[in-house]
Order: sequence, then structure tokens, then C-alpha cells
Amino acid sequence: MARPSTTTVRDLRKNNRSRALWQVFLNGPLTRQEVGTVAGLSPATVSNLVAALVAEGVVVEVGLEDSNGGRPRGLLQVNPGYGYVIGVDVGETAFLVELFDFGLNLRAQHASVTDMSVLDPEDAVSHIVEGIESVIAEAGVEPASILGVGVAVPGLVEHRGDAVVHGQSVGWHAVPLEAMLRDRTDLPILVDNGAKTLGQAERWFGAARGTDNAVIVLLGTGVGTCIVSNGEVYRGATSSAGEWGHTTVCVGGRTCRCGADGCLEAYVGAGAIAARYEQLKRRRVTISPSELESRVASIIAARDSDRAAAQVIDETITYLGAGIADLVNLFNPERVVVGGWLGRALGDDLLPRIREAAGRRALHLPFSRVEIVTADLGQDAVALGGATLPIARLLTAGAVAPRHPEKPRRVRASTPG
Amino acid sequence: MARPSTTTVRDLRKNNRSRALWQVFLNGPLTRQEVGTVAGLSPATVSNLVAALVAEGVVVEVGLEDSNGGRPRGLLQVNPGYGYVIGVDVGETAFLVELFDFGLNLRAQHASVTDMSVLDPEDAVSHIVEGIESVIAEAGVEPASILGVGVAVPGLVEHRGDAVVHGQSVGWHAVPLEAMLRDRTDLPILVDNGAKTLGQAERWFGAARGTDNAVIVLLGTGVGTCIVSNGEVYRGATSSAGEWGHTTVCVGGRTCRCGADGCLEAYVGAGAIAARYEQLKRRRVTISPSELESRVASIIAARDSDRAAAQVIDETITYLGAGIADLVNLFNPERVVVGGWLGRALGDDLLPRIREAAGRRALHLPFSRVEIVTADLGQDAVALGGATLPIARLLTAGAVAPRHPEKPRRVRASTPG
DNA sequence: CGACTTATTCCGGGCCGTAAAATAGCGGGG
DNA sequence: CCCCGCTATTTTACGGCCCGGAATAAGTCG
Repeated sequence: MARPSTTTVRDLRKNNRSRALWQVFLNGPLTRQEVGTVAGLSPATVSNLVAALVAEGVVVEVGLEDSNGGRPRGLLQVNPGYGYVIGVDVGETAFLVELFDFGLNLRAQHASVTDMSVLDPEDAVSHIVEGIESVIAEAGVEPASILGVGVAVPGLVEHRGDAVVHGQSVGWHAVPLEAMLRDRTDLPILVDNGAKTLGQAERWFGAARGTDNAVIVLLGTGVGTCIVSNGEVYRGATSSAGEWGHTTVCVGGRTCRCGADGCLEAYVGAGAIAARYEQLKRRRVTISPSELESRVASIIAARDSDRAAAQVIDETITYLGAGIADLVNLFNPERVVVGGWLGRALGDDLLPRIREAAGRRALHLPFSRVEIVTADLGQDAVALGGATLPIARLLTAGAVAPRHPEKPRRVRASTPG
Repeated sequence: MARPSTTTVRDLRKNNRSRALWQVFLNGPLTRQEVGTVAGLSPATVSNLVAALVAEGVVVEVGLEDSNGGRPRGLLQVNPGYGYVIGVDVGETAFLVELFDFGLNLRAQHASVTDMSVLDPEDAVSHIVEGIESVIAEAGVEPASILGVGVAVPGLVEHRGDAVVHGQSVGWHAVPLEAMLRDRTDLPILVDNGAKTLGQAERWFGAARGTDNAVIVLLGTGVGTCIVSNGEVYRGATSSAGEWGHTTVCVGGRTCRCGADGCLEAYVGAGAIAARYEQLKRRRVTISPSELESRVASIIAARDSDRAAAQVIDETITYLGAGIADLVNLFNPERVVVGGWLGRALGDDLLPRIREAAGRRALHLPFSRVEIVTADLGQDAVALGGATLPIARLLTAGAVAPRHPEKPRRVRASTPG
């Protein structure tokens, strides 16, 4: 949420505008009174701000709430037609591009696959740009009405000037993705780490909704987190905070693909689960990235019948519990959300056991204050999270620059003179 | 640093006052122009705010800076005589109470020892109150001029209403320390975790100065951290964030005094170091808390001559490196400060090896962005940090309520009419 | 039509930034 | 030795903007 540092009396209005707008955006239809309560503003100010937002087409009044004897309360909501945003999920094996309206309703999507194990940045940019053009065409919206594009990538993103991506798993070293995209499109570009966008999506619309201190865990081929602290995504000094996968859970343990020993990912990553299973079966199989998901799913499914599967799952739960306990101790969240395709696959049945494993290791007090739950959102949560990036920027700025709203300005009901 | 959420035009002034005051407090003598620059205020506003602060005795003008041809710049500093604060360090074996003036210059101190292994809360309160009375008498200051007392305790502190302390290592379960102290004294009481106060002290005056994202590590009998994020101490949902000692670095490893296996503290805590050494020597000795410090020091000192000592130190460095690497990955700080008595003892010579051990496990990018250094402040850093608590509260509030400054109000030079 | 609740308008007190004026030292010339 | 002009800093005056409280308008229901 916006937490600006105000100095002048004009910033004051911008901030209050931003606060009101955030509330209306996130907490759905709200009456003016409710906006005043949650944003800490007087009725007069709310009225004033809302009038401006409605006149600019950012907010619309949708219906009225039943009154008990008095004037009915008008319900305010963000105007979906105010503009559009695009979210891009750059995965290790696939691209997903989605276009949403300002209410984050899906309007168009475009998926493409790459079977290369190493992703060429130029190729990736082409995939992205192609996807963007495709969804704009499919949705039939004016390019000028696109508020921005949020690109989620698997890797660390540094924001010193233009965003630069370091993605070990896809072989990217200091790829200036933002600049490369800006060369190919005029749309405003925002780049962030995929776990962080997933986390933001879960926080706005999913299982982390309503918490100001949460950890959203992304389990898949890689293992990452999004830390939400005081209502904002925790970034650290250079925006790479939350890298959980290569924390050490067992000094001297299994060797990780990063080279170190005993990383969490070497136990709970999808590749590690499959590899440990094959090792127990004394087989030497290399599993391609594309079939990893089904292989792991069948291991999870076979845990009651297959001894090796049971052992691998047991171990996975133990280590995952240790990793989650570390997060609970260090971050003291209200809620831990387990997501990612592997997280959802594990969480379906095994969440109680994961919870228990974490509880055995976490400190009693912070553990008693945390809920551990599975993620709500589906496959496209990362792309949705990407789409939240330009929206967050806009809301924090208070939606100042007038856009091209589909609904024209409302004329106020009062007499014109 | 203050990051308030403003709504009305009056809050605006309070916030700007607070910002200016924080700057003057932390960044020593500053000219009005510099205050304007760092706080983002116009010269006119600075002049206005400073005039009020000087009239109230919060800030004083100390000397002039040489001019290059024009009117010399006046240097502004906090008025040390504006009030006094008391910091209390409740250790596992000793109490330290210190009284400081508003410039945090030490004015009086009082130490007392307890040889109980389990600390009775009532006894602790008596020790604290006695210490407070002693330092007030020694310094010869008016009780009314005490701005507040900051109490640092070894354990988790929950701030829901009055502070409640959960200190496993001293056998405290939900001790309502704040309420207990309030029964015995009228001074404003603030309670926080000792690692967090140490961290705040290091950040204001020590090795973490000038960083907005730092991790201050406290190594001693216990193992804790203070996470500084965006210039503020990271607390999490219930203020217990940063509990590093019981994160798991080796699933299936040594049993910790908390009952779990493979906790970091079971390898790098002072007790663990001594115990591992005795174990290697095949001796069965119980070491009393009071002699622990010298025992560990002698192990560290003997590392070149004594094989067992060398092995214990090697292992300690490996595990400490793993723990620090985890912090670097998860929090992405600009700086890691290694403090506490054990941290200083290790850091003196072994810091390069610790750094190297961390570098082997941390992700390359965040590790390349972090400095690992030893703490600057001495034995009384925890008490000093306690004293910062009431000061921080005052600065954030903007020092509104007039106190009893020793220097009376300055009369402005202009004509009285 | 009156009661009641909600929304808007008006007004007053405050705040900050811009611009102009006052302040304060310095050095050189008379 | 004194005074004046130079320069840079600080203060003051003024205008524009903002929010909250109270009065006013708007909109339903009985």
C-alpha cells in the first residue's frame, strides 16, 4: 500500500487521493463513508476526491446500497474501462501473456512454448513482444489505452535505472530486459521477479488477502518466496530479497544445481524430488523439464503404495517444514501461503503434515501466530501478478494523468450554473 | 526513520517537523540548508520549523560554519539538555542501567549481577527499578526531565497493548514486564528485544550507520539478529521477526537446547562451542554461565595450537557462514554487522574466513552487494539501544510536548514588539 | 409532508513554496 | 579607523492550496 513521505500541501492531496483509490480498487465496491473510514478522511474530503476521480473516469458509481430510511449510499468502484494492463509470465519453459482491464478482468491471453533448455534473451523478447501484440489485437483495444506491461521473470531483478535480470536457471547474466523491450515497444515496461509477482497477486486477490505480513512460497522447478511486510513487497537493498531456495538446511547435504551443498532446493525442488526417487529406485534416468511435472505428480500420488515414493515425500515434508520454520522465525508472518504448481500438488493432501513439520522446528510463539495455507490462484497467477505492477504504480501515483476512459465524463447532477 | 501517513494539513507540519528533527539528531550539526536538502523542505519552511524547535529548546545553534563571502551558516544540533533517557540491558546474567542526555552522552551507569540461572520476573523488576533510581540519583537530574526508559530483554516481546516478554532462555513465559514496571515507576516505559536494541544502536551510531538495509547479528550465549529494512527495524506481525538462532542449518544435526535438531545456535552459540570442544576432548564438564565467556575465548585463542579447538572453530565458521548466507539470500542487505561479545571475539581475526564461508553458500549477486563487518560499539550497546527507544518515539512524534530544557528559551534577536 | 440518512458546499484555520527583504560577515578603499 | 559594496544565508510577506466542521442540499421512506 502507498506510504509516501509528504512535504507540501499539494502532495497531501495526491497522497489522500492515492489512499482512497487504493481502497476502492482493492476492497471492491465501497460507499463514500467506508472510504472515509478506511482511508482516514473526512466525508467532505472523500466527496471532493471522489468527484474528481469520477470526473476523470478512474472511478465509477455502480448502483446504490439500500438505505434504512435515508438517502441511499452510492457504491464506488474502479472503472474497468479506464485502461488496460498486460501481464507477462516468462517461465523456464513457456510464456504466458495476458491482457486485463483496469478491474483486472481477463480480456485476452496468448501462450507460447519454448523447448530450449537455455533461453536466448533475444528470443525471449520476441516471444514477449509477439504475445503483447497478439493480446492487444485479440482484445481489440487501443494501444494508447494500455497503462503498462508487467513482466515476471525467473531470476533476480535489479532496478538501478532500467531493470536488469540475472536468471541462473535460464542462463541469463545481467540481461537488460527492460531496455531490450523498450526498443521493441513504446508501452511502459515494468520487470520483476516471478515469485514477487505471484505473491502480489495472492495478496491482492488470493490467499494472502487482508494480511500485512505474509510469506508466499513458490514451489516448482525452482523455489522462491515473496515476503510481504507492512503491506508491501519486501525487496531489500537490490531487490533480490526472498531467495529461499538456496538457503542451507543441511550443511554437508545433497549438492544443489547451484554448486553448494544442502540447499533447500536440493530437497524440495521438483527436480530434486524426481532425482531422489530415481536414486532410491537405483535408476539412472534424466528427466526432461517438460515431463517433470507429471513425474512428480505420480510420485506424490504413489506415496501410499510405493515405498520409495513414501520415503521421498516424507523427506520432502521434513525439509520443507524446516524451510518454512526458518521463514516463520525470521519473518514472523501472519500467514504462509504455499503456491506454485508443486506447492499446490503437495498442499492438496499434505498440508497438515507440512504444518506439523514446520511446527516441530519453528519457535513456539511465532508459530502460534501464523497460519499455513495453500494458494488460491491458479496457473496464471504469475501473469496476473505481472499485471498488478503497472496498476500498483498508477494507484500509488493517484492516477494523475488523464487517460482515455471508455465511459465519457459524467456530468454532475447539480445545476450547471 | 519516520514514515507517517498524513491526512490533514496539520499532520503535514508535524511530519515535516519530525523529519527535520530526525536529520538534525542523527546527522549531527547541520546547517539549515542541509536540513532542507535532506528533509526535502524549502528554506522558508526549515527556518520556520527550526525557529519553533529552538524556541522550545529541542534544538540549539552551536557555532557557525565559515562562509565564503556571505552570511555564515548556523550549525544546528539537538540540545543535549532537552531531556534524559535511560537504557536498561536485561542480560541472562547481569543488568546494566545507563542514563544518557538527549544527545546520548552517557551521564550515569549502574550494573548489577544475578547468579540465578532462572530469572524471577519480580527480582528482575526490582533490579531494574533500583538501577533506574540509582542512575537518576547519580546523574542528579530531575525525574520529570526523563523522557523515557527503554528496556532491552533477552526474548520475544509482543506489543499488544502493554509489552509482554517471552524469554525461553531465562524461563519467562508471557511476563507482563511493562505493566509490572509501570506499577513501580511513573516513567514512560518501552520494552524491546535486546538484539533489536543492539541493532538500532549500531545503526544510529555504529557499523550499520548510513545503511537502510542491514542485518545486525548478535552472537553470544544466544543468537539473534536485528533486521533493518528501509531504514526501520523489521518486526513482522507480532514483533518477533529476526529470530535466527533456531533456524535449521542441518536437518538431523545436533540437538539444540530448544529441543529441535540442527538449529544454528546448536553450532555457533557460545554454549555450543564450549560443549563441542569438551566433547572432542572427551570430557564431561558442565560450564557455568559466568565462566563461559573466558572458556570460549581460550578456545578461540588456542585454535593454532590445539587440534580440537581448531576443529571446533572451523565448524563454527562453516555453520556461521551458512547462517549468514541464509540472511543474505533472504534479506538482501547492504551490510551484515557481526556483534555481541562472541561476534566481536570471532570477528577480530576470523572475519575473512567467515566472509568466505558465507560467500561459498550465498547467491552470487546478493553476496556481491553486501559488506560483512564487525560491530563498532562496545559492551553497553544493548543498553544504549534501549535508550534509543524513547528517543525514536519522541523524534517521530516531532517532540511536541514541551519539556523542561535546562537552557531556557532563547529570546529571538528581533524586537519584542 | 416530515423524518432520516447521505452527499455536497462553504468557510475558516493552516501549511508550504516563491519571491522579496533583512541579516551578517568580509575585504578593500578612503 | 570607518564605511560601503559584495556575497551568501536566513527571515518575512504573500498567494495558492488543502482539509475539517457546519450548514445546506439531495434523495428515500413512511
